[in-house]
Amino acid sequence: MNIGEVANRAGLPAKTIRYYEDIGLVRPMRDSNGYRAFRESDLHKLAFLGRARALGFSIADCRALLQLYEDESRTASEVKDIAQVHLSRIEAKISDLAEMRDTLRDLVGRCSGDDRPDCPILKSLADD
Amino acid sequence: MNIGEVANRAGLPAKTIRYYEDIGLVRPMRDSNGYRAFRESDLHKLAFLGRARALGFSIADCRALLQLYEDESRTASEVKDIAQVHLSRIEAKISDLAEMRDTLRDLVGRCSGDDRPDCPILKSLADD
DNA sequence: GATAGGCCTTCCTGTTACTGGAAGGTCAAG
DNA sequence: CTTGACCTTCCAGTAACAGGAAGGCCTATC
Repeated sequence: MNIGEVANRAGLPAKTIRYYEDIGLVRPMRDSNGYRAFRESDLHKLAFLGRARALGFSIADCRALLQLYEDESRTASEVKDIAQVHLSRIEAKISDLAEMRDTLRDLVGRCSGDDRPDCPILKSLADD
Repeated sequence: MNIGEVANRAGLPAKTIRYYEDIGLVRPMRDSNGYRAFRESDLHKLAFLGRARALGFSIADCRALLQLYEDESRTASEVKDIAQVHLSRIEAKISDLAEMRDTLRDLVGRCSGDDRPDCPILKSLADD
């Protein structure tokens, strides 16, 4: 399989796949012409990575998850730990963003949006 | 005022203030010894920037907001537009994150977290 | 006057996870 | 034999700084 087909089937850009090879997440073979030759197992790994990334896991987490996936002697707790830390980070980020959203909503709601210079948004930022 | 005092009073790291000067957001004077010499107006600008950044505005947005702030002939609509676009982005990000959170919560909740290798999190990522 | 500590300066590198683009080799079809 | 669609490597850029090295400045103290 060439990179184009893998990209299609894994739903990842070819650039991303090359990058994943660069950082050692996948190690495709090479054809005699220099083209990358992906096996089904490489495709499978890439799809795994795509799904993990879609859940917001960092590349470092993905690497760890992939290793655990391939390690028959892993424990569920190792996997769960990674997921839980990640979940906490996401929850924290959501609450940060929710606070920004609330403030912004309030400010936007109070701004007339007309052609006069007076604006509560700027007032709030200037905090005079 | 030297950079240290400004950093304290504006609540920004000195590194960040130097960076803001680099990209032209503030233009402090210089003392004869080469030290940056901040006026009250610089401090005020930096505090403005700090608050805008805390609301998640990008540096580009901050630059635009600062310009509007200093432009007496601005209109509230120009400010509101920037804030509204930003608010939409935040709302979109929150909903992306909320979806990840829901999926992760479900997976984490279904993972025993014990010392056996079987784990629904990995199963879901592998999607066999 | 020497020195120590705490400022300040610039410059360079690294971070995250790619994306875009240039320059050029390969392959299948017409 | 040329065209177009692949593929390759390599370099630069993104966002918004943070860390750290090497060195100058300032004030106080001995």
